[in-house]
Amino acid sequence: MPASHFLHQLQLCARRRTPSTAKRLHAQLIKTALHLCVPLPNTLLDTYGKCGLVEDALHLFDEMPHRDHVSWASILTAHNQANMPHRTLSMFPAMFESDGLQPDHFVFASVVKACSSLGAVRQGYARSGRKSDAFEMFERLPVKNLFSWTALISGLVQSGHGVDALYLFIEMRREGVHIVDPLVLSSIVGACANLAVLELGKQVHSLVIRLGYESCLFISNALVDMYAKCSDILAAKDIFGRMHQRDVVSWTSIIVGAAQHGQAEKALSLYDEMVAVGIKPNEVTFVGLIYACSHVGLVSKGRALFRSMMEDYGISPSLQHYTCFLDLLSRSGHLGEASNVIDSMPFEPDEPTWAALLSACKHHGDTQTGIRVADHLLSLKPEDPSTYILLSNVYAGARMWENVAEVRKLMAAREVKKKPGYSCIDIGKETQVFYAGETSHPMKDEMFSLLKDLDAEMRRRGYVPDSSFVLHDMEHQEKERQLFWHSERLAVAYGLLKAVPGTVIRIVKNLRVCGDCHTVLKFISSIVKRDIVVRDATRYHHFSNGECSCNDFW
DNA sequence: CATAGGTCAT
Repeated sequence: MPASHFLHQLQLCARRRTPSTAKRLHAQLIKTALHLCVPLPNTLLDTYGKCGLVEDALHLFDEMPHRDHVSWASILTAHNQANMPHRTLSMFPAMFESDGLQPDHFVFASVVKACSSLGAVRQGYARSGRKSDAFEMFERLPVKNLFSWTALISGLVQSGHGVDALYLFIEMRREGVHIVDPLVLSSIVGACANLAVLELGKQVHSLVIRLGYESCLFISNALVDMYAKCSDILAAKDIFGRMHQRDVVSWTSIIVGAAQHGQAEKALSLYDEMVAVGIKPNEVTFVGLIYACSHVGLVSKGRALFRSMMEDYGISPSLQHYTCFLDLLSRSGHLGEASNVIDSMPFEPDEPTWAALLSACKHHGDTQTGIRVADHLLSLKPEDPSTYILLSNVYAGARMWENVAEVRKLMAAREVKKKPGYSCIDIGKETQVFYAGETSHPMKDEMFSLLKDLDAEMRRRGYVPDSSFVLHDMEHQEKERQLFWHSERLAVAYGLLKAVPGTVIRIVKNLRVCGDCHTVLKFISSIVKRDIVVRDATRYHHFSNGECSCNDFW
């Protein structure tokens, strides 16, 4: 039988994903002594990979006397497809160490994909003392094409380097790669979502329209998510409403968006609508739904959904589902039932699980349980400043000042530093960043006098500063002064001075909003009759008319 | 021979 016949059969087999045929062809090939003649082994490698027979592929690969770029690309891709990114990366250095080959644009795409599934695009995939990251490898590529750009940009977004991804996207356009495919665009929309940069997101949206990808399903899904994450839930609903076609991702995105913005009833009614039009919810949908319930204390509805997920849809709850469910129970004061769930669930509780319980203990004034949970958290994550702050808040809530001081000492002894807080606000196309305590801003005098006026009016309306959120050891007056300069207040003051009157003021903060600022923002929203939306490290706060969408529970 | 999208908790 001629080689071309085998080639054809193998390609057919790769398309049809029939592992047994792949093995049979391989056996026949060995008999004909053709099996090590290029390009047959490469095609066989590819076929094995596509049929999910990664071990057979590796065996063949090891036997091959001559391996070229194609062999390497095929074996690395086979490992990615078998969901073994670690093996992809540990094999890869042998490409130059043993075979003396430099990565080409095919190999690059596979390696970057492996890095991004591990969330480590910028950390160095290379072993044996080779200092390098995906950027350097990219620079050295003899050929860069759309695949290389897309792989790197998507990988950066997935590993949390959204800013790098955005710059790279701009560079890609400048380099003349104008054939932008929807894949890279969806990654870029995702980067805007993660960074919560609404203005840039809008620009990318207009690019999507210009390129004619508006009706592409997964781009629309990404846009819905982006607008929701950038705190513009109305725009998210608008896109969703105008979609011609909606899948489970579209519905889940808008349900989660509504839930995160405190619109639990809306989330639940969207779910009914979704089921009515025949879309089956998946495990992610239920996370969003239980989360929605926990925000408005719909305990029995949440329990029903948790049951329905298992009984009607055969989805067995993950640790995330349990954590969400626990959050629902403990927020609504069912701390005993929550403990039972922790004891009986088939998972070891992780940090988020304990954190959900801790937040509830704080809210319901169960200091004893709170301290136990916080100690547990501290042993799990001794390097995370937020745990110390939670513990300190538990003590402060119970007015146990000596213990507050002890936590502070412990932080100092372990050299755990509180991350500096900052808040961003977009005015037109310009983004302003404010750090806590910042006093060098050109408009600081106007901002200061506005904040002072607001402070006076707030106090007339009954505001009492709550300085228990200030961790440092200082005089009472000094503590109040600290609060006064928290970054979100600076950003709000700037927004009130500079933004178009009547528009929503949108702020993105890197840390959680402190309890005192939360109170202040509620007051400000009613005094100036403006809506303020703050996206903090964990959720959205929509302040309007003196109230917040989070129901004061966060 | 290759690149892709959504969720909770902190």
